[in-house]
Amino acid sequence: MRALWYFEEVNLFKILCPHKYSEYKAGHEFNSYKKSDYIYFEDDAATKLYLIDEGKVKIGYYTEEGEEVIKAILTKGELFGEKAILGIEKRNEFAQSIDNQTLICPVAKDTMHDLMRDNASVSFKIYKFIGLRMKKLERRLQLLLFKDTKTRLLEFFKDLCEDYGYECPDNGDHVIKHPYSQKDIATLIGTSRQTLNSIMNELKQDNVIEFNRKELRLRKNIA
Amino acid sequence: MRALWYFEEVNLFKILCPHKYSEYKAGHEFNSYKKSDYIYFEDDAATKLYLIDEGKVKIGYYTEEGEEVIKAILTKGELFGEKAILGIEKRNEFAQSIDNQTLICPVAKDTMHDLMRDNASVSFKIYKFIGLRMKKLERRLQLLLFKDTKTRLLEFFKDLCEDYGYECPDNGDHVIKHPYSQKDIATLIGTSRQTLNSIMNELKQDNVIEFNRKELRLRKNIA
DNA sequence: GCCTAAGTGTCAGCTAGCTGACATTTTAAA
DNA sequence: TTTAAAATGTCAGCTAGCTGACACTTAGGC
Repeated sequence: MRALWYFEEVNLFKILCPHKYSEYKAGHEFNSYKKSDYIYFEDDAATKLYLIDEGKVKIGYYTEEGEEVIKAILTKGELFGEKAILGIEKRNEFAQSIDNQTLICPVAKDTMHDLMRDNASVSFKIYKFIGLRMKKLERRLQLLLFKDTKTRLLEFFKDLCEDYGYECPDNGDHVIKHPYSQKDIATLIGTSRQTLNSIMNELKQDNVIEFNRKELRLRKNIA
Repeated sequence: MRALWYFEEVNLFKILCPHKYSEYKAGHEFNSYKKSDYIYFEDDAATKLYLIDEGKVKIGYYTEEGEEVIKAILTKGELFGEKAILGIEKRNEFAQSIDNQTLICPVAKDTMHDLMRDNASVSFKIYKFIGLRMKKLERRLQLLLFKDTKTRLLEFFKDLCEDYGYECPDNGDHVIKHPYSQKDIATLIGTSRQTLNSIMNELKQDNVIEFNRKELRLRKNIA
């Protein structure tokens, strides 16, 4: 998916950050967050969207039982809070910095609407971004409806690979340095931590993947 | 959800159909479909979105095994194929008329983009519509991830109620005349037909719902 | 009006994946 | 450096929900 953007020589951040547009530049600032700082909370008013210039941001929410559920971890160049431009007034998730040096460029939804109206290229990019989000959501839903845990996990790894992966020059493995714990992955693909762990070790056994706490490798033939 | 539109005295169809806009009116026509006619197929180019003026439309796709999977059944006033405006070029589902007198107003995605640029109210409505779609998708995903089949079914019924329900004047039950078979519902909520059937009969037993092939009733206290 | 296909109801196995319980390893805060 | 908390690994039950099989009912095309 991301490959598409590169193909079109587009980077969301470059295109969208209002610093690029002189008329919006004045008074526009980057925000800086330390580890564990919240960018917004559940139920906050959704007035802005955000671009990550540096660092990592965790998106998630809490269940009725107070348990944290992770929705995604985003990094440099990625955009979040975009539902603000879709007329959704309240956050139903929180956004939290998980790096000590997170730099974020906020864009008011009205500014964004103006940008989109005035600039067909911007609006096209945003449409496309939202279309992609939707497509991914639908795909996840279908996996959950029809595929077993192992398949879902493999699909998740392929997605991770597109976002974080690079090819190991030595042997063609795909190396993925990602920020997700096994618990995170388990909730993302809809299984228990224990089941996830045993499947991962089974896949390691079968030489399909290799992993430790820092990185994940998909063996050459796969993905 | 739908209540929101009414509250704002907005009807998607009224707002969006290009017949309302003189400059787009010329040459614009309604299409008529008989039962089982396809409006579009999987893999067709996605160049238009559609508004239903009359009749019912089934949205779905086929699995690798050739089995039909239903995504939704839409009726008068509802919009589909909207992913065309989000820069998605190919349909990944089909749309098929299931009434003998289905009338549909097609809108080219470029026309829609023009409309949206020229008219803030239209673009706002479309944004909101897409935001709602996304919210619903996310909610479905969460139900699937964390709730058991019975809960998912009850939630599905509540949604149905918002779309098709009206209050029975006699006893306050919510009466829902919907077009879904048990098989459809089962795949929509991610369970087997058999399990669904037994849960429905259990709920009937417990006097939570009442149903036959034509309609569904949610007893007063519920939903 | 008949007949076939689709929809509905029910049951007896079976199994993927959950739960709880515990050990070990790693991380990061004090 | 110490130590508590988080992350990972493993296992033995257990159960929600799946599968296949079959009977019955209804709808709609001919």
